[in-house]
Amino acid sequence: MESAEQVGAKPNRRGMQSREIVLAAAERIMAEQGYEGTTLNRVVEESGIPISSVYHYFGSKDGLLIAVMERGAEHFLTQMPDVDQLIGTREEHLAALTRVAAAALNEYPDFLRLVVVMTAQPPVDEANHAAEVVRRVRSNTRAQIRRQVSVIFDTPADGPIADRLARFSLAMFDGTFIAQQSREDFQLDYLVELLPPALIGLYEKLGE
Amino acid sequence: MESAEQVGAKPNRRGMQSREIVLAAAERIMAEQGYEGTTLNRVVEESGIPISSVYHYFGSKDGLLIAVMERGAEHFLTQMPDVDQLIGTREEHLAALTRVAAAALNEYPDFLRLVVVMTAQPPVDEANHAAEVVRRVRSNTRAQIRRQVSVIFDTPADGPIADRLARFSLAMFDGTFIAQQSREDFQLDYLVELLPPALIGLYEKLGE
DNA sequence: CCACTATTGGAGCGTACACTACATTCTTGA
DNA sequence: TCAAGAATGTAGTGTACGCTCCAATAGTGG
Repeated sequence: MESAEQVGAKPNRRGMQSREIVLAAAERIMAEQGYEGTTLNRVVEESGIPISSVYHYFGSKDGLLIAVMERGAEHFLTQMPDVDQLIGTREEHLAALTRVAAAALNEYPDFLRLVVVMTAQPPVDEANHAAEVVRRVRSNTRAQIRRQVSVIFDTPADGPIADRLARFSLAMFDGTFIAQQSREDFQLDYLVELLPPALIGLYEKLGE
Repeated sequence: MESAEQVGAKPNRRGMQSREIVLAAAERIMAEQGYEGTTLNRVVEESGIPISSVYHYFGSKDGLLIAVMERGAEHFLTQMPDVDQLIGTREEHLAALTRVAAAALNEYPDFLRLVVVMTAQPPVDEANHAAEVVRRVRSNTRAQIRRQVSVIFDTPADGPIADRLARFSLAMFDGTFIAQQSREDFQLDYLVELLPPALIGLYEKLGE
């Protein structure tokens, strides 16, 4: 597919707008239907941008997915909270952190749902760059959670306790998205309410 | 599509075998690739059963999905543990329960992964019976978890505490499947290790 | 304003998909 | 053993998909 972004291409104003519109539509549809379930026809319908432009910008459906992932990853990763000392009690700090994370999730729900959906069901095509981006996002997120955990619980970031608490937290985030997607009215509120006490309880038991 | 199972059809021995082979293959493929990502061609390849037989039995791709879901639901739901009194300490009981559940998951991993995948990404086609089966399985599972929680923590099964603990547990199961699918080596072992203490910690905080 | 090119419109291509029709073979109950 | 009908083999069909080509148009820098 020898990707879109050819060197000499300087998008003009209309182009930039169209690109964004397509990316937003694709992100939403892919988060709902997954990669295989997303058709370019639907992207064209919902974005109102012609198919020739989609190929002009992204070169292929795979290229579109990659662009969606990269844009989302950039937006999301650069705004994840990263505090380096304990603020208030553990519970307070955890609650604040979870609230901040939940707010971030509310800001980019489509991208994060897409990450979960893509993780649950990677595209059939083997050699794809998008799966790599997914892995990167998840791996970065887990590392960041480990760091936060290490600050809050005063335990080495690369130790087994931080590792377990981070994996546990990430699994809870994933599970919450699944529950949201299935309209079981398990909202992010539950996450904010339940994750901090669970982590503290878990830490106390693990410490023994 | 006026489903497969036409009235006068009494499958013979070979037919029964073929049906099972197709169902097993379809379950596996759909759990990996999702509904949209699954092609009947692949099902035929992996099962070795001709396409005409697949249509003979199931009538359509949708019918095949429904059959997969119903078979899995029957197998799984009838063997979920259902204990009605506390055995040992809370932690012991919880650990035993989680171990039993994990064993069940190991016995039917494809079906349960399929439930998660189908929940994360329902098929595009609206009026489908399969989504209903998915909801039923999840709803039953949650109710069963609520019952177990009510026994262990001596709290009303329809109360807010049992509800929260059940939702939390289900989210953890979902998250664990996602992590497994993504080969992040978050295995079921982690679930067995982490879920019981987390629930106990959570209960203690919620009780306040 | 002009020249250049990014962007769009439109028409189409090959393919893989779900699905069908139907003749042939296999299985089974009597 | 021999029909009846379940199961399979084969050869398709229509369609929606991802994708291409290229001429027409709109936007921008000089």
